[in-house]
This record gives sequence, structure tokens and C-alpha cells, in this order.
Amino acid sequence: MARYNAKVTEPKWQAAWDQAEVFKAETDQSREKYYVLEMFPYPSGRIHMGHVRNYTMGDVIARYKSANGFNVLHPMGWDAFGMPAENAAMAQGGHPKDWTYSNIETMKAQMKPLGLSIDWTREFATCDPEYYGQQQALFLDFLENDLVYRKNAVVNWDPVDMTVLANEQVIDGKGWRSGAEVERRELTQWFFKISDMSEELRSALDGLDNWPAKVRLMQENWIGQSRGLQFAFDRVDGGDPIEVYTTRPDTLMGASFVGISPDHPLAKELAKNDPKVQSFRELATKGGTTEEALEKAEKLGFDTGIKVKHPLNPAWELPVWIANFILMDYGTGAIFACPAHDQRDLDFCRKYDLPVIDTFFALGDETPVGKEAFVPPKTEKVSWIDHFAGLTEATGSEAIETTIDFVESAGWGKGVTQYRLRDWGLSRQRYWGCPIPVVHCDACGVVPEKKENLPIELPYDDGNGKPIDFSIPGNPLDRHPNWRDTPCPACGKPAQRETDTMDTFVDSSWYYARFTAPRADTPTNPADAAYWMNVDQYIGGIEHAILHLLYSRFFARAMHICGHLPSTAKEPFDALFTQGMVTHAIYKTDGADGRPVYHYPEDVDLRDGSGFLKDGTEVQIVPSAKMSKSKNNVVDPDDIIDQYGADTARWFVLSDSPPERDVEWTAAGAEAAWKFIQRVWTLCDRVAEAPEEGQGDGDLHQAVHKAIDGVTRNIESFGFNSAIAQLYGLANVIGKSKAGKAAQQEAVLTLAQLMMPMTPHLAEDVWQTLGGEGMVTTAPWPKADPALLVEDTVTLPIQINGKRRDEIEVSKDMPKEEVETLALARDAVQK
RNA sequence: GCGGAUGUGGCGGAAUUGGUAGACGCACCAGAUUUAGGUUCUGGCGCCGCAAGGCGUGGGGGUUCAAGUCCCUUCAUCCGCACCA
Repeated sequence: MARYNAKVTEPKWQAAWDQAEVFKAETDQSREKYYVLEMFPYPSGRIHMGHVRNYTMGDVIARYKSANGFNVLHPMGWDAFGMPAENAAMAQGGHPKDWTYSNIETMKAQMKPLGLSIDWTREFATCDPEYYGQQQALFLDFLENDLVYRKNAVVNWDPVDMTVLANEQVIDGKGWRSGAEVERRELTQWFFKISDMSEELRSALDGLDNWPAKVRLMQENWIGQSRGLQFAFDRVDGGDPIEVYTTRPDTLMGASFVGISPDHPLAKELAKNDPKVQSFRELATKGGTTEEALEKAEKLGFDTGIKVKHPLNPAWELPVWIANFILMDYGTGAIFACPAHDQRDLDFCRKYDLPVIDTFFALGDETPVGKEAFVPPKTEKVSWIDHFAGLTEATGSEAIETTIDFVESAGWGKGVTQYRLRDWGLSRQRYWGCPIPVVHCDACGVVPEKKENLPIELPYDDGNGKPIDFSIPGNPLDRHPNWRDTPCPACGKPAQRETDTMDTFVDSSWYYARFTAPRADTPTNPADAAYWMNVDQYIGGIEHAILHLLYSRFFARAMHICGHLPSTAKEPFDALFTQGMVTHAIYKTDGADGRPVYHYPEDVDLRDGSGFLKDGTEVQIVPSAKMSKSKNNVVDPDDIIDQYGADTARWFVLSDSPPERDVEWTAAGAEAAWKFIQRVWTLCDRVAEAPEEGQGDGDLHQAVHKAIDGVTRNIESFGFNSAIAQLYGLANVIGKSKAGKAAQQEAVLTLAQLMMPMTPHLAEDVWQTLGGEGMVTTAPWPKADPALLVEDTVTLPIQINGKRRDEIEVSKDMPKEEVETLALARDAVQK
């Protein structure tokens, strides 16, 4: 009997789908739409199994919704700007543009054989001038609507290469190439006013019912609403008061010093006249700018010698310190420290021998603070060593509100709601990105480019007829002899273009909207956007839980303000699913130099859970590790498709683990998936052999309907692994069934339909072989008959003290009393 | 450091609502088919125990007639931290 031959079958059906244009999406007001989108890939070189898993999940949803009558939009594009293209040019020569487009070509050729139901006519790359020109138009609209502005901000500066470094390029506080200790440096940069929308972005999370709760929670914590008190400390020397913000005003009587950020205006001013302050600032601002680096850095402080007066007791003087753990971006860049009730403040005060004053105790416990700060809980009552409001026992929250009320009525401070969310800095001092469309004119200042001059395209060569040299540090646009030269759009006099480009997060913050009208000569087309938005199902990695998704939510709102999206699209993604990674075991042995040697899976013989090399050496197995070229544990989708076909790869990535969790790729698992594909194919032959009159037709019919019900519900709830378990079950039942030909045919045809979203090529072939009408891809989804889902009898456990002792089988409509009598009569109960 | 998650047989995992723990798959064991290997098919398979029975969802504690599921605590692993995409 012939085997199912994926190599022949899969291209055949892909051609048939292409020819019938079944995946082409067109605006059709008469039909209900469904927009499914997977986070688009960065064209790094080749697709990996993670892509296969991501797009297969999207494809299951797209095909399932299409079978359910929806007009489905399922597009694909390329997140094509970014550093790796410049790094490749730096390392091996060539041009980022050529590298990127060549990768796109390779990856598209790898994706096509997967049989995804993608409308490729809508494809674009963010580095296409047609795309980034529209992005420049959006920038100009944002500028007009006061959604973007310029201010100074700190960047990582490599003092040897004289260039700005991304956080990724800072390793242990040092530049990745020069090895020089990184410094912080201020530059004037563009910012999106995302913080103006803090409250809206926070409160709208409540409406995102179909997002994972953990993502909503992470975003809420990121936006970080807090209620606190803002007030100023008067200086003893009569200088400008120091404005502070605190979320724990109730600990004011435990203040031991006032701290300011090294970037605080006062610190900068003091540094001008005092070299010791300046050298402290330099010390405190060494190393990277990530919050992690700042938080983990050793606490450093410098006593400025300035004293301030405590607001409740002018005779009580507090010293002013500069401290490296205070962020200029949060609150006012200045705090008062209460070491007794904040661990970080306590560590600092112990180090610099500053006083520690208790203002609270846990109820019944009046042990003074030692090495651990006592943080008053917000909801539990604590005893309060009261100084001014008449309370001696309160919850933390009550204490905070009481203090704010007290201070407000006393008139020296006010309650303030703060957000942790900072404005989004979009300027990048790099070549391979979307140029920011503004011009700097000596006479007119910063002038927006005219829309009719868009797109402002990146120059391909260096302006001297030579390829751009990426081995020179810095932005090639700055070195270009004439690209910058342009007449001022306002006065027409010679002026210079901005050479900064946009953060690549900008590119990915609106691509979903562009897919609704990818060739429009405005960023979106209102009719198409109104029809297709929102994305009904968005699928991607959890690593994007905060930044990409938050930026997209901001952009959708900003685009609405500028008239590019309807108000209903302010939340662009109705449902979100975050999928896990595809992992693979690592096989390693100890090398001669003590460093591990990694072995390719094909060089390792697996026997009973142990692995051996050809020469018999046993290898160490690290299970379920992220696929990485340096660990030799990458599985290339091309190889799998070549060996088993796309359906096997698709089936496997969905089968073994729940989609939100990581799945480990194993050769045995792939083999098992392939065997199942073959088994389903052979079921077709059984139909031909089945007798006209068989036995158990009704049982098979019922099993089919239970499978329809189970698979449908599992697809709806992203339980792809459980849907697959159901399909195994149905195939098992069909395999053992002695039912007649008609019942068998119905069963296998339905099996093919239910498998179609996962293994579309096999499904088409089975469908065609058994005489299904048209293509299974366009056939309507089967409906389960509710009458067939109900069992006549039910098995009830008999539990005594929660332990199962016996079971009884009863008719499902037996009255309660009868069941009880029956149960009480059992031996287990009698004993 | 801060924020978020995960943990169930040898392995991946299943288990609407607090109500029969281990569906389905892999591996393994036994048998059938096959010249043999592979394939395919049939059956078995949480742990301890001859059995009766006991134990069992990372560890410890609690609530409940009943806990994988709820509460407290603890350990381990993973993701994010604003210029990686």
C-alpha cells in the first residue's frame, strides 16, 4: 500500500489554494470579518521552530474561523529595521539593506512550504520606503497634535568609540567592542508623550478581557500608578527649596536625610563649583543605564553639606545627600529617606552611619529596627508612633491618607497621583532605521519636513560613490557629505536634516493597522481600517508583554487622535495569546580546557534516556534549553519539512505541550507525529474495505460527534494539545470500529475536517480521496449534535471521607434517593 | 534589586465549578505479523507491597466531609526591566 507522500502532496495543495486565491482577503461589508495576526518576524536570516509554532497557531485559528464562515484577514510582513543588519555589515561587509532583503527572500521561501493560509498580497517590510514614508507622515501628524516633543535624555556613551551604545551593547558596564567603561551622556532627543496617557492606558486594561491576566497585571505594574505626597524642604541656607515626592508620607517622622539624584539640577549646579561633587557624579553615573543595573549597583552617597528643615519641626535639620539609587525620571528626582521603614534607605544609612528612627511597629512587637526595615503593610493595622494626627493604630493606607489630609490642610504639600511610566524616547543615533522627518534651520529652528517630500529615504551609498563603511563607529548619516543638506521647508534657506532615526518599536507599533490597506497613500484607509480593525486575535511571545504591546496601545490612540483609526480601534488587539518557545535538549561533554563541548543531536545516540557519542562516550543531557546556534541545539524547519513534510512539523509543535508553555522538540516526538499522519492516511483504505452493513454504526457516529464537540471547544480555548488528544482518540476509535462503510466514511471525512486547521495538506488529500465536496479548506466546519453528546449511564464514585472506596454505574436520570439507597447498600459503606 | 509566571508518573502533559488524579502521546515491557531489523497490530504500564492495603500533583503548614485546584510559607526554574527584536 502506498505511503502518504508529503513531498508530492503538500506542494500540490499549496498550488491549488494559490490558484483558487482562497486566502486573499477583501473588504466585504456583507460578511463578518476576523483578523488574526501573529507578531511579525525580524528577518534575521532563517526561520526557526519558534516561528513555525507561532504561525501554525495563527493558522489554526485563521483556518478554523474561515471554516466557520468568517471573512478572514491573515497577513504577514517583516519587522525589518534594526541593529543586527548593521552588525552584519560591520562583521562581514555588505549593506544592511541587501542583507535584510536577502534574508526576507530566504525566510519567505522557508515559510511558503508550511502551507499557511496567509494573504501574501498584503506583505510589506518596514524598511520599504512606502512603509516608512507613511510612518514619517504619522510622525508629522503626531507633531502637529502635540504628541511628540524634544528634551534632553541620558544615553550610554562609549568614550573610546565615541558612540552611543544600546543597552544590549553594554556588558557588565563596559562597551561591547572597546571594553571601555560606559558613561552616561545627555543628548537632545525626540519623545512620544505616552505618559500623558498613563491613566487611560491603565484603566483601559480592565476592558481587555481576552488578554492574559498576567500581561494586564505586568502592564499595570509597569505604568505604576501611585498615590503620594509632594512637598518641598526649605533649605537652611535659604537656597531654592528641594521638592520631593513620597509614597510613604506616613513615615515622615522617621526621615533621616534628603536624597537627590546625581542628575538632579541641584547636583549639577553644585558640581560646577566643587570638583568633589563632580567626581562623585562621574563615579555614580558609571555603568549602564538599565534599571536593573541601577538597582543592583552598590549604594553610593555624597554629603553635600547642605541642610534642610523638617517641615514639622524647623529646628530639626536634615542633611542633603546625592545618592546613585535615586532616579531623575521618577517623581521629582529627590526623596526623603526613612531607613526604619524602607530596606534600601536602611542599607544606605547603615553604610554612611545615618540615624534610624522608628515611626511604626508591627502590632504587639516593639523591637527596634536592626538590619531589616519594617515596611508597614497597607492593609494590616500597625501601631503608629504618632506625632501629629492623633492616631496610634492604623493600616498603612489609612496612615498615608491621614498624613496627606493633614499636610494638605496645613498647606505645605499636596496629594499627588504619580505614574512610573516615562515618555518614550524614539531617537536613535543609527543608520538602519526610519529617518525622523525634521530639518534643523539656523533661522527657523526645528522645522517639520513637508508631507509632499516624503518619504525621506535613506541614502544607499556614502555619498562619495562608495559603499557605506559600517566599521567606523557612529552614524553614517552624520558623515554623509550631502544627504543632510536640504532647503528649510519654512524659509527655503540651506538647512540640515535630522540624522537620528526612529526606534524600531515605532515600526512595529502600527503595522497591524497598515495591513488593513497596505498600499494606501496615507497611513491607513478609513473604510478598510473601520472594517478590519481590531485585530481579533493577536499571537506572540510573552517577552513582548510590556513594551511592544504598550507602545502599540499608545500608537492606536495617537493614530485615532490624528484621524487614522476609528475610536473603536483605540485598543488594537481584542484578544491576545502569548505562546511559549520551542526548546531542544543540549548534549555536552567536558572539553580538554574545562569548557563544555556541545554536540549536534544527529551525533548523539539516545538509549533509555542516556545519550552516547559514536565512540561510546556518554554525554550530559540538559533538557529543554532555548535553541541557540552556540549550543548546537537548533533544529532547522527546512530539514524537518524535507524529512517529514510540513503537516508533521505543524502537528508536532501543537501536540505535546499547551501552547502557552514551552515545547521541547524531540526526534522521537517528530517521528510519532509522522506516524500518526501515516495512520490517518491508511484509515482511508479501511473505508474501502469496510462492509456495507457493519456493527456499531451508532457508537462510531456518537464518537465522531463527541470529537467534533471536543475539538471545537479546544480550538476555541487555545487547547491545541487537547484538541490533538481528542483527534488521536477519534482515530483510535475509527481504527477499531467494525462499522459499515457509510459510517466509516463519515467518520474519516469528519476526522479530516477536524484536522484541517493543523494538517491542511493531509486533510485535503483524505477529503478528496473519500469524495468530499470541493476543498476541505473551504468546507463549513462540522456541527456536533447535542443529542449525541449525552451518555445514558454515568459512573459515580463512592467516597468516604474524601477517599474513593467504590463506584456504581447508574442511569443518568435515576432519582437522587435511589442512588443514595444503592450507594448505602454497598459493602464499602456497610463496613 | 523590582515586576510577572511555572512546578503533576521514566518524559511531554490531561483533569468546566473544590468532587474517580494520571486522558492522549512518547519511552518501556509482553505477545502477534515479518527472513531479520524497521513498520504495523494486540495487551500492559504512578510508587511501595505476594496480597490486603498504603502512599502520591516541588518542600513544609493550614482550611474543608473532600484540595493538583483555596490560604500561608519556602525552594527551584524561566520571562521582562524602557537603546535587543
